[in-house]
Amino acid sequence: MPLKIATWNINSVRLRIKTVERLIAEHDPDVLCLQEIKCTNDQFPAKAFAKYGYEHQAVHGQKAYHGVATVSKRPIRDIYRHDYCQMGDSRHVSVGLDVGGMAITVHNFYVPSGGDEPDPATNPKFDHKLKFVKEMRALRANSGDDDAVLVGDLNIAPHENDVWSHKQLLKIVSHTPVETEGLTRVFDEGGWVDLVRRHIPVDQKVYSWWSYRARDWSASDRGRRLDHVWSSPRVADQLASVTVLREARGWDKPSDHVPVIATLDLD
DNA sequence: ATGACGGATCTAATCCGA
Repeated sequence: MPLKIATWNINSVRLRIKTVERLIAEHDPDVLCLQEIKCTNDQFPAKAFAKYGYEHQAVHGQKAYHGVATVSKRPIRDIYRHDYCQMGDSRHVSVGLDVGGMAITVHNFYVPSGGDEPDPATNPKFDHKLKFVKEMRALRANSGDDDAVLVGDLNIAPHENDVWSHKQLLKIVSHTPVETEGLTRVFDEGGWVDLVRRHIPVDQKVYSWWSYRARDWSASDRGRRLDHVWSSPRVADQLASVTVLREARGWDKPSDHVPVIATLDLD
């Protein structure tokens, strides 16, 4: 049995529950990690997910903004929430799963967007983003015998071909050198493998987000790869396939992000 | 100008996204 893990910034889970049901019907992930659920824990559509077999749920929401949730068909051993930057907002939840003889922690992140101006001295949102990413350096892909998977909307497009124009985005928040270097430190120091880039070579353009503001998102195709799936090397060795579901950006009432799905041959 | 839309909220105009 493979393990299929999907990450998706859903931009309001209540507004888009039908859209989530379409993903489930067509792709049937075992573990679904959502960001920007934009609701409190009480408002989360727990019964709708349970109906489709996601009986195991780790919801960390807040009113109106942010919020993450991981729902799973497999039992969740334990749940942790880390309050990055001690801001009291809901941007991380992790779950422990036991799959194919491996103990796997799945981290689900919603990294701050960072506002408009890429200057931490004048823009507190950008300062928050840099501090958040710095704090993520403590994460490890492996600790003892345990492995980890890290997914989410990291709000940073690290490589040149993760954006439509490397040159034109170097001063745009999400692709500035201070951000991409910061995320690269998290990646290198944690011992992670980028599953999407293991599957799709770095010389190929790949995006997971397209602005709502474009007249025709597909024709202009000015996207960015903000949503990521990383894992420990041992988990990465079992990677069977990766899907960046571009077509979901064209569904009715879409999120501005699309699902990123990794399938692992773990047992 | 890359491009002005889309979500939530004390339903109107404002904050936020990136």
